[in-house]
Amino acid sequence: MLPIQKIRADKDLIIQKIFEIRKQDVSSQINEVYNLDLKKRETQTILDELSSRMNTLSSKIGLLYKNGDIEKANILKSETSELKEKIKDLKSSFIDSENSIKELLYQIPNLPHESVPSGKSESDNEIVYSTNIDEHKNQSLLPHWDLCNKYNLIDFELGVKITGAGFPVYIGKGAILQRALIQFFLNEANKQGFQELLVPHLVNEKSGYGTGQLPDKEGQMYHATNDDLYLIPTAEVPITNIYRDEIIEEDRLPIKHVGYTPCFRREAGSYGKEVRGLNRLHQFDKVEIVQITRPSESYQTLENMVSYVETLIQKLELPYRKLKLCGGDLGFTSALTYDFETYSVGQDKWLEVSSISNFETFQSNRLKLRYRNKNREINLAHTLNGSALALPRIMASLLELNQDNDGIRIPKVLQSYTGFDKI
RNA sequence: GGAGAGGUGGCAGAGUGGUAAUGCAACAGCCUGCUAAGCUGUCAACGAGCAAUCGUUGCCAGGGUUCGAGUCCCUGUCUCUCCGCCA
Repeated sequence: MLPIQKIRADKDLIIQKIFEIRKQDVSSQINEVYNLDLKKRETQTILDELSSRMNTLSSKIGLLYKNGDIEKANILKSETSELKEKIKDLKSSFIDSENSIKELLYQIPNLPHESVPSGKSESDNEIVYSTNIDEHKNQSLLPHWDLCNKYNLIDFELGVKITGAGFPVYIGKGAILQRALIQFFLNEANKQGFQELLVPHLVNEKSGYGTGQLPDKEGQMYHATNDDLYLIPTAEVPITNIYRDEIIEEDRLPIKHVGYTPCFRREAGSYGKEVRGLNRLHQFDKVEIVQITRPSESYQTLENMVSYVETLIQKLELPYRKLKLCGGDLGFTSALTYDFETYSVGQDKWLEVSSISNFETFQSNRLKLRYRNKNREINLAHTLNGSALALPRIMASLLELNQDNDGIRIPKVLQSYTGFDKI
């Protein structure tokens, strides 16, 4: 949610930037917010004045009663009724404006960082780096679902029996490899000073709103309606919401957390090749890193997080590329996002395995996540997060890349975690 | 699941209809050989103003009664204690 002060100050610039970079026209929403805000402030000025008069009258009446001057008190009382009526009307109009503003603000995406390339779709994303994959072309290697079948690592059919499509069962060495990856990712993050958290996998409605999943992506989360709780689509939700409604002393910044959780996504509307094997699941494992920083440092922090994720992929020896997302592909809440994709040699395609974003104050404004500096001033903090990493597509790339005639080689860094070097 | 008690500032905790006590912590200033102590001040959101400042709102949430609600009434919600069940 964009801070209203920003819209007040730079309304036209925001409209122009969002149009240029995201190719989205938000002029009507922003202008409406702007006008509603004017009206709201006008209302408040009058409302405050009348309330003030009401308060004065009330305390006078109190004093008169105390002194036993009931007649005078009754005269004053009769004056209050009209005032009361007016206050009631103004208050409801004030609340209406406030609600309309909020509703509109929920529909306006974040202002992209100036370095975001303009563009409509993923084809306009900027490729910052790419491994040369020529050597992997035309090798006629098996896709991971065949490998999973061949070596009995992951059973997709069994998941269908128990739950439904998109809920695979990991078996034997498949399960161990999965666990090894999680452990590896957590340990690496710990070494970088990210404090580990193990958080709830269900969250309440407030948390959903806090990080922006609600109301924008209502249909994407599984909803346990009996208790009105949502299954988390990412660890970002519970971890970031820890700091909802908090004012943090500046010397605690930056705050760095890492957490492993399963992630649940309904993925309504997906079909076909996109969801084959591990490509897109309803339940998957992910290790997420989250940072809360001073506004002045958030972009440096983003670069650091990006290069950290890059080293993870390098340690796993996977071919990959690094993308800077264009405006049209940029998430609703993000100001700048980098994606990492690893190459799937069995499918001859790139698979997104990480997305690292700076949200600036877009989340913190909604969350009321602020910090207090040395001068006792209170300001919104910046929030960032990134996958480090999402498991299924890493697993897919890994299995396909390391296959040979008599099995699958385990990358060196993982061998101490798995206890075996070959499947 | 049953019964009871509760939700007040960063924390503790008083307040049963008339400006939200007090203690601790933290921060700033003053004072004092140093330290400690002491003294003074400091909550947040929104609005008005160039500013000093002023006003409004906020005692879990939403309604209601009243000139006036932390306090009374209704609904919801969460926490705690005991019992039951249970990994």
